[in-house]
Amino acid sequence: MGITKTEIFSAHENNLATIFKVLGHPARIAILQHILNQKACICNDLVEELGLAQATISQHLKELKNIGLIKGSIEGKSVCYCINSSVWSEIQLKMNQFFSQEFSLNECC
Amino acid sequence: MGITKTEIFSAHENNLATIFKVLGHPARIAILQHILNQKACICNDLVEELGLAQATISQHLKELKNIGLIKGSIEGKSVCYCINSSVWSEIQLKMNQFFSQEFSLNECC
DNA sequence: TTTTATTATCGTAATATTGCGATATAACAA
DNA sequence: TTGTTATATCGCAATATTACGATAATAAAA
Repeated sequence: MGITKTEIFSAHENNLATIFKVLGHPARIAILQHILNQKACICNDLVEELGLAQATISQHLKELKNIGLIKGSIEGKSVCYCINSSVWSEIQLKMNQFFSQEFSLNECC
Repeated sequence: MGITKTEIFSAHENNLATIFKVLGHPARIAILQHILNQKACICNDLVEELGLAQATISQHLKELKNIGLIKGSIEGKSVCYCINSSVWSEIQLKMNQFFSQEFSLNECC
């Protein structure tokens, strides 16, 4: 037990859940918000900005990278992270498609 | 360690992350999808529909109830769960407000 | 009342996540 | 080369999540 039974769900359900899961941590929301505010970002900024250790920030950045929401390029000694706008839009669209589904308003409850 | 440091993030960041976290499991996405398709729902249906034990389904329903996304009313022996449309819309709006934030397109990466 | 059906909760095992110190890696600076 | 700075990765401890059997609670049916 303890392991999520992904095999019993559809690819779409798993995909959507994975995206939501990555967004389901305040540090990762805060990182995205910081990048949005700064227009760009360097990891070390985040260590000062948020109150988390460098190793922890790096780990969160990796998860955001895994779903393609951010991308990073090496800029000399540091790495410049920014939003991947095409993936950003795709994710927004996916979420909206899910939430825009019609449902009967004759709520039984 | 192992505990999320919610105290260092804003209420808005924590709130948004909590919503995403609840949505971040394929079983919960599947449950919502089932309710959407059926227009209404009874827990026991889900046990047959999804391949999870009754206790597990009940637990997932509880988490969806915690953020107000679904509500249930007792219908004789069973419980009728359905989407709470006002919370549903609020959540969709919150997600869109986050994803609609402007960001510079002069991506550095 | 007893039985049956439905859902919730408890307890627990397995696994995942979070956070961080220590260390590795890479690139520039002296 | 040696030192410095920035980031990634490893390893581990603490905590959280997932799943489920067992059982409790509730309401209708017999």
